[in-house]
Formats: sequence, C-alpha cells, structure tokens
Amino acid sequence: MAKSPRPQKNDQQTEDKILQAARTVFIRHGTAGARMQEIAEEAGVNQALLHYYFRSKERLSAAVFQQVARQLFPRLFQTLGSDLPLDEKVDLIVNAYIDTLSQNRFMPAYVLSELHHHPERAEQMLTSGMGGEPSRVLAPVVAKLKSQIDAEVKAGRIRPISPQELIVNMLSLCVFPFAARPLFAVALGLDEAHFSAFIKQRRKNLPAFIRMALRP
Amino acid sequence: MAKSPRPQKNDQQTEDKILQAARTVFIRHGTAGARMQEIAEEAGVNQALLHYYFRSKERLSAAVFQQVARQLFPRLFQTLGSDLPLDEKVDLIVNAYIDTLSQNRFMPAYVLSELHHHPERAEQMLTSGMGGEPSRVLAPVVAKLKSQIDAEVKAGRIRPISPQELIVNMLSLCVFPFAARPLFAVALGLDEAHFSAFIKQRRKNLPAFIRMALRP
DNA sequence: GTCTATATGGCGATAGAC
DNA sequence: GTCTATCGCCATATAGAC
Repeated sequence: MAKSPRPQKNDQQTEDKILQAARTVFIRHGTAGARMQEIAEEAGVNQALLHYYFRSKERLSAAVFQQVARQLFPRLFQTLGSDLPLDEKVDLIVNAYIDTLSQNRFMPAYVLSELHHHPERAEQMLTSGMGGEPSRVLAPVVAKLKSQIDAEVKAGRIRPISPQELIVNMLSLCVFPFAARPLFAVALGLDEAHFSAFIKQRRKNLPAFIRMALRP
Repeated sequence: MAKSPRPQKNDQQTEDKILQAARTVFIRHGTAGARMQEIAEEAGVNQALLHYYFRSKERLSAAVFQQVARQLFPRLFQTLGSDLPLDEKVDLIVNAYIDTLSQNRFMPAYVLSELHHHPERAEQMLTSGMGGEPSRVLAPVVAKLKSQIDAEVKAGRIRPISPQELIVNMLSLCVFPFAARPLFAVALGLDEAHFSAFIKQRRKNLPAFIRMALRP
C-alpha cells in the first residue's frame, strides 16, 4: 500500500493547507482582524472545512501561534544554553534571527501583538516543545550563560553584565527593526530594496556592535 | 462670561472623555478587537455619542493613534536634531523613552501593531505635528547627527557608525523590552514588581551600554 | 448634546446533501 | 472529507425623542 489508498483522501494535506493559509491571513491582519472567509479563500477550500478541522477561529488561531512560536524560540534556547563560546553564540543568534525574520517580515509584529492580547500564550509557548514550567526551561540557559560571562570577566575579556540584560539587548537589536519596519521604512526613506540592504548591512554590523559594547 | 454659559454644555470636555476612553480600550484590545460599546462604558456615555463626535470607529481610531504618536515622536526628533552633545542626547532619549513607556506599558505593542496593519499611518504620523514630507522632517535630523558623529570620530572619541544605525539601535534597546514585555516577564520569571526593578536598572545601564559600544 | 430604540450587515458557526 | 445553504448573534451605525 502506498499512501493509505482510500479511507481518507486528503486529511493531513488539507489540514496543512488550511493551517498555512491561516498563518498568512492571521499574520497579515492580526487575529481579531482576520476573517475565516479570507482564510478559506487563501486555502482554496470552503469555510465549513475550516470548522471541520479546527472547530473554531479561536482554536485555529492558537494552532497558528504555536506553529510560529516553535519556529522562533526552541533554536534560540538551544543555542544560548549550548557549550559554544560566548561570542560565537552572539554571531549564531544574530544571523539566525535576521535570516528567519528577513523571510518572515511580519512575524515579529504578529507575535508581539498576540502576546499583548493573550499573555497566557507566552507561557504555553515556552513550555510546549520543551518540557515543564517556563522558569524551569529558562533557568539552566541563564545559568549557563552566567557562568560563561563570569569566566570571560575573570579572564578580563569582557566587562560584567547580567545574562538577562545580554539576552534582552541581543533580541532587542535583532527583532525590533523588523517589528518597527513600517516606521523605519518611512522615517529613513527606505523602500523595499533599501530596507533589504539596510538589513544586510546590519547582519554584518550587529555582532560587532554587541562585542564592542561588551569590551572591558 | 465665564466658560460659555449655555450654547454647548460639554462639547470639548465630552469629546476628550471619549477620546481618552477610546485610547484605553484601543490600546487594551487593539483596534480590530476593540468594541465601541466598551469605549462608551469606559467613557460613561452612550454609544451613540461616540458617533456624534467621531462619526465612525475608523475615524475614532485614527484620532487615538495620532494622539499617541504625538506623544512619542516629536520630542525624539527635537532632541536628536538639537545642538546638545552626542552622549547627552543618548542619555536624554533613553530616559525620556523609559519614563514615558513605564507609565504606558502597552503603547509600544499598540503602535507597532497599528503601523503593521495601517502602514499609511506611519507617514501621517511623521508629517502631522511638523510640516512637510516625512523625509524632509528626518533629513536634517540625520544630517545633524551625522556631523556630530563625524566630529567625534575625528577627535578619536568614538568609532564610526551611521546615524541611521545609531538611531535604530537606541530605539530598539529602549522600546523592545516594553513591546515584548509579556514574553520577557514569563521567560525571565518577572512579576509586576520585578519587571519594574528590571526597567529601573535598565535606565541606569542602557546609556553606558550604548556609550561602551561606541568607543573607538 | 445626550439618550433609547432600532436598522443593517457581516461574521462565526452549524445542518445536511453529496 | 467537502460542499451549499442558512441560522443567529453581535457590532457598527442611524433615527428620532428629549
């Protein structure tokens, strides 16, 4: 038997198609602003099918958010908690985020907006995909980072900084330009192409900027 | 005559009350998620009155956005374009933004979300309150900043950096922690009080972080 | 200027044929 | 599993009394 011949013709395939369409539309209009009808059209199916697979708009939006979150965060924690040298971590994270966000420009604004209106999802996000409570997930990462920072400080290679502050600063510098893209685009007079160039430049400069800030 | 005795009892006062209520509700739920009914209750008036003063939800939301934008940006450009020394500008801007956003925690997520869904408002925002096209408003600010950076570089006090990059980095570091507050709160295990403490610490550290990054 | 009552449309969701 | 047709609600917006 190749591919379960008859009992269900599509199922998974259709579900994926809907989830992808929902992702596009939710990110474009925000959860509250999105319309089930538009998602159906985007997926090339009927609106009733959305409810057949996901029961309600609420559940569909939760599925989309989870998918997006899984794309953004597990890698980050994995990298931060790894045994790589500190400055290598910075390079990796900057590059990974700028890559991902370059291809998904509207994700940051969507995620931030979702977290603002559904703060409980921050928790789900950090727990799902990894086990246990959010603090349990992050604590070892922070601890690892702290020991690395302490070692570098002792060796006189960087100045003291709390791991929390370092994480927040790195993410701020990586994510915010995408989240505020419409603002910067207009303010700095950047069209599509110029913004891409600006980001390309930024991928080069940002690790240096952070490394410079950490010098003793 | 004290206060125009009869012809219009409230008018401006009522309009302000509605605008304030709308601001609260729009920021809380986002424009699409907000309900005119809730705004009316928050303002302590009837729903019909909202339409009497603002005609439509669309117009009301535009008024709210403009009010919020005027609170955030003119000061920024004024400070950036002024004759103050570079590092003093950094201090001023960091402190001003952290102060404002501490008292209006949800503004960043609201503004970013609005700009995402109504990019045309970025333009209105930068033009209204000051004259002319957006690029005309920002060009002199960038030019001024550039000349200051050049002078500091020549004097050997900082390393080269484009004015755009400096602006983006400063704003990222100031604004993003508030925009992503629900995320950081959960991830770093910060409740209300701890987050305030974190921000207070940040106000002290951020100017130093930026100054350090700029050293030659 | 402010209220109550109501019109109108749109949206999420379901029923039921195929 | 997928479609068409439709229900019922809720939100914006207006009419009209006071």
